[in-house]
Amino acid sequence: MTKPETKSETARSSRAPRRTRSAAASRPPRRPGSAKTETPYHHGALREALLQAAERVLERDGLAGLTLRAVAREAGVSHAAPTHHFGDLTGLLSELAAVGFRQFNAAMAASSDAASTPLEHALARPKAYVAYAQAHPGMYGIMFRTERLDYTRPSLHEAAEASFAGLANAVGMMRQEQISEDALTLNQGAAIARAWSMVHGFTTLLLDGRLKDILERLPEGTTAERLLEAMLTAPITAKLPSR
Amino acid sequence: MTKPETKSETARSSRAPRRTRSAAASRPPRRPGSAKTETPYHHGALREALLQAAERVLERDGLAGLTLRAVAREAGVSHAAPTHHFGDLTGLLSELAAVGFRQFNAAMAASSDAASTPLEHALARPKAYVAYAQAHPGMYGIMFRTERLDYTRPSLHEAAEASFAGLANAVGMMRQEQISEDALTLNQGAAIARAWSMVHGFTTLLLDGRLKDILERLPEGTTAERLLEAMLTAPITAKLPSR
DNA sequence: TCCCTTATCTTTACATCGTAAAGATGAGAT
DNA sequence: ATCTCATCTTTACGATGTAAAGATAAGGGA
Repeated sequence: MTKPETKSETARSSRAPRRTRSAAASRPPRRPGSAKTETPYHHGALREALLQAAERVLERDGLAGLTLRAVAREAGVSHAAPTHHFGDLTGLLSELAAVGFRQFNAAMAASSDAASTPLEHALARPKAYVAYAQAHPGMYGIMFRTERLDYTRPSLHEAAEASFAGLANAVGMMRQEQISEDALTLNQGAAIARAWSMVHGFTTLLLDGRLKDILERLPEGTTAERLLEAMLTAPITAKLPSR
Repeated sequence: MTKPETKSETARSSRAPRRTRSAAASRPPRRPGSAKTETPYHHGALREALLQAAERVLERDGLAGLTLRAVAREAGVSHAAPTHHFGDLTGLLSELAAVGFRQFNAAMAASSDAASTPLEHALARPKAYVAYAQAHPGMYGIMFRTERLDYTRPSLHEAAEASFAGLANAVGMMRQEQISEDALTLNQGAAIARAWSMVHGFTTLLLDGRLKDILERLPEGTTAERLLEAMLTAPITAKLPSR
């Protein structure tokens, strides 16, 4: 736990000769691949470096540890540097969520492409959905649990929109009908809402440990993935009276 | 925005004569129903008062405004008073979540009791689930969105357990079979997981505004409740190949 | 009745956080 | 060569959670 901030923020009002940035060389090197060991005043690609740092912090310390200052520390810059690139914490979280959505969409697309049989194809995206969330719970938390997201940011809006489009598309394929961009029948909307609600609900419950009760009572060795499959494929016994 | 704290925390190290608590009578009266206008040093029922204050703060200022200090202010006590009753923020949130779960369970039970036709009965609990979340989004957030919950606390554990039991029971009724306490078949587990995931997922997506896209594309005037009904009752077109 | 123990509440203190504002630095245009 | 402006650092402030110590009252035993 290195925290050189506290002292430098409180003490030293004695106007010490301004150190030329390279004097603080006790930090980890910032760009390992770079040839320059001298850390320049201008980083050059701070924005991306901060996003990567944020991802590291998130995976290491979880959602609670993901603060503006922690990210700045991880990137080796002053605690106020992120503000310039992201405005505020909401900005950083939103851009990070956009990164997550892109990873997320890519994972689902890849999984869908790799499917061969119809059953595999039907389960590919849901499985990839849950798998991504389990592999990157922090990211998933930022994308779906955080309140501080600004969807007016183009990058986030686009990435989230793509995610939704992929879902609607998959549902349309399953129903063997074209899903229009601007109008939906009630049944179409219900199908999309059902697919999304089911997978999203399953994922959040799973990540929150709320499915443990069920999994423990299931036949020995039943995994979450197996339960997901069953949930998506098992026949619905008590059919509701349709109206 | 009244904040008498900042000053009293920083200044006055001059050891002023300790005022006898009634000198700080510029605050709102604490127990409106009580006959004593003199605010006593010992509150008497601070724990419950704090929980009610927390609920008020939550409804007024949302999840972000629900802090230990804000709750203490709302209750008219010092900012450290809650610590004694709840240990830390997690403790307060957990107890408040327990209150929420009890309200939640009661609402679903009442709705279920009021149903007459089979269709109504099948939709009663899901509708009550979503309705509670819409009426108390803050509470729902604490119960299902917060990471800081301590399920080892008996009150929370019990209330959450009761919620789950009610769900499992309802699913069992729907399937017209007894659901055992300690063992489940895969299909039973799948049915429970499906019901819970669907309703929970729908609710979180709805509260997060993520269903707006769908609702807007639906026939004019389709409400979220109608979409929920359709999601739960509409026939599933493309049946997955069962294994 | 008096004292003592203990639970309850307040004060004080501290590290951390988000954010604003002003200063320092250097890259690129003129 | 100078100017301009984006980038990054310093400094500062209010707010928060939490710990620790002090003040206050309630209740029980002598």
